Amino acid sequence: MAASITDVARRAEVSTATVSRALRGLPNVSEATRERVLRAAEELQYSVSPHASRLASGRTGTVGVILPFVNRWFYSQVVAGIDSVLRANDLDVLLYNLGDERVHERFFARMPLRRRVDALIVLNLPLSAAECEALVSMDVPTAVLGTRIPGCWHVSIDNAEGASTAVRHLINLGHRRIGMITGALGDPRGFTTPIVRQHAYRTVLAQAGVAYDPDLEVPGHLEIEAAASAMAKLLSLPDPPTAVFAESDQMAFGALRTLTRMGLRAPDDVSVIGFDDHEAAELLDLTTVAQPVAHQGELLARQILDALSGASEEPTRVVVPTRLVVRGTTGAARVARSLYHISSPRPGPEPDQHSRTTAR
Amino acid sequence: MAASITDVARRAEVSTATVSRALRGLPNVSEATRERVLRAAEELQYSVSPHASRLASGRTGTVGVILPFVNRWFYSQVVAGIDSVLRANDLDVLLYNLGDERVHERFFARMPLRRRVDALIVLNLPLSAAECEALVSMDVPTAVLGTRIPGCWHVSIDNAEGASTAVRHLINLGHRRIGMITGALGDPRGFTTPIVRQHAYRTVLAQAGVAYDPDLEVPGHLEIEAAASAMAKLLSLPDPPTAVFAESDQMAFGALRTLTRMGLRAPDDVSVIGFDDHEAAELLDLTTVAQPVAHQGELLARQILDALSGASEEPTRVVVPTRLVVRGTTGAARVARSLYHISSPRPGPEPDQHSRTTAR
DNA sequence: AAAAACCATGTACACGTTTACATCAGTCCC
DNA sequence: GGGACTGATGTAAACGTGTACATGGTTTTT
Repeated sequence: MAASITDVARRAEVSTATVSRALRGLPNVSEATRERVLRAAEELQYSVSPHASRLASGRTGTVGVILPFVNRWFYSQVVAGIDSVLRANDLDVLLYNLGDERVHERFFARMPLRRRVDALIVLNLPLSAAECEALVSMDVPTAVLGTRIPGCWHVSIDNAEGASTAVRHLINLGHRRIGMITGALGDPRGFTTPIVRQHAYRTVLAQAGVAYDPDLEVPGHLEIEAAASAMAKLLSLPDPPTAVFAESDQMAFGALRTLTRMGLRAPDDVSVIGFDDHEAAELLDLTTVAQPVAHQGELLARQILDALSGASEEPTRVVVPTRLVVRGTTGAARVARSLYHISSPRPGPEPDQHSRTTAR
Repeated sequence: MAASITDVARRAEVSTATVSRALRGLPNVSEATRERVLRAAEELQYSVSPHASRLASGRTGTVGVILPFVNRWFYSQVVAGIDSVLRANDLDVLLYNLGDERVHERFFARMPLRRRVDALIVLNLPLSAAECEALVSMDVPTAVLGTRIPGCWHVSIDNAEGASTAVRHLINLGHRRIGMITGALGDPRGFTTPIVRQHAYRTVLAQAGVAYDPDLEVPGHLEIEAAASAMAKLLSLPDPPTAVFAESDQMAFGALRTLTRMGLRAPDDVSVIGFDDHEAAELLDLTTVAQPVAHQGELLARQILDALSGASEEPTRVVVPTRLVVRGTTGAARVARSLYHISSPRPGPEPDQHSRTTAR
């Protein structure tokens, strides 16, 4: 039905080899014939069969992306970034959503990407050692976001720096009693991000001369509900925090909801800071540490392009900066007071007078 | 390097044809040889080359999805739904993000999906007549979300019903002065959704005996900023509305932000209702008309499976129901009053006493 | 018991490209 | 002016699978 390369060759009165060369812009084709071929292809509405092309050339023109979620904000942003640059270079993106445990296992059992992709991008997926090895054994250039795999290209943010910034922001506002809602620390597969952020939190507090209090660290499991409970727990302490650092905006949203439901407000009663700059953060006026999400996707894709073109032999590692975005949920600390015994008059600046500008 | 079908055939001491049949579970293979083949394949870590397979069989095992955004909540949800059911049936999903005007044009100029996919899913993409024809000319089963293309499978929500429900909800709460923030009505390519929703709004108002006031309809262009301005415009009317129906949650968020910035609150000063049940709607406690987003993706995928398997010859059309989710941004209307001259005492129930249960 | 039907298996070609190699006509250089 | 080179083009062999058809053996039918 559809025109094939032989049809074009016949019409242009050349061989299929010449058609192939002409269409792909290879050298050693005279301008005259190239034009003739192009016209013939146009007239026949010809387009190459990718399968035949890939079978013959051995290149798949496809890069696989494996990730734990497609429908969460963070991942969809990253994928959009990857997609835009790969698409511009005529590469297809094949998404593998390994969020479901069974799908994950099946993926590594069957390795459906073997011989199917020219390169691989792994987004923030906790992998066992065996699984890493399985990926490496595919022997294609691989770029990894977040976690780290030896021999692979790498993009990440400086989590320690970002978390430190968040906590320092609270310290600088005068807070000393600072809680943290942590991520999934216990994941056996070893997400390192929560650990790094927690470590930064402890370090900054120590530097500020604040004594460590384990009660102020509550797990939020990266989810809104769990974070809401965590916040409730913090607020029910004998000596509740005046500020809370949630390890992700998602969790900060949960914390804010608890606050609202308890009739409290940020930052009047408790300051809250998140991490990510989720799209909803602006809506909720959440102070947060922003990371350039789509940009990280673009960087990963660029690394893949470099690897594929052979431009750069050795895998590189890129660390992108985070930036503090001050909005309305953090404010100067009041002098020590219980949540339940409002001290008056209130010292310190009114929260509304606090800077709400966005640091760029 | 990787094992091919001939290697497996050699090891199992059969022909490649038998290997092919055994591996795909076709009939006319004895149990003994099938097992032998399976074992050989296992031992050699064999996996079929999809390109060769597709070239030979003519089936691509791929369905193309074209959409205007990958990174917006709505679309990423739908894609997740599509992905889950197609993946389970060993079909690949090839995403084409046509949001950018240039990408869109290039897509229809080059038609890169021709001979590349077994089926097509079109998500809510406004298309010119010529573009529709181009898609239809690909001659593959096509499922469309939202808009409608003759001869294609179809999934949508009942926009008229959903919008009517939203407006009736406000009417039932006693509101009579009801504004609407509309979507991109002027798009030349003809998104029909905004028109339908606007029509429903007018109809319900008319049924309730409320006179039509063009000032109360303000375009929000499906964006948060535009919607925020629209809300500002509504509130600056000589006789501002006591309730506002925003055609999407996104726009409702913009409206709420304006409210907050003006020091007003929902529903105390103005009731706000949205449409979609965006994931952030719960966070902001926004009353809205929910549509099952991921579910629509699953339905589209199922239609494609039906079409591909030949189970159902004629394209079907599925309309999925919406449901009202009452949260905290809508409340009973007060008696007529200006925003700037608070009437007291306040009649009607206090907003906090209003039902905040979620209708299921 | 012969004919027919059936089943397991093999043979061989098609699918539509890419590409190594061959060919051939010019061009260059001393 | 003849070899050496260059550039345009053609030839033909992969690439790895699916599948129509052929083959030969076994079972069923009459």
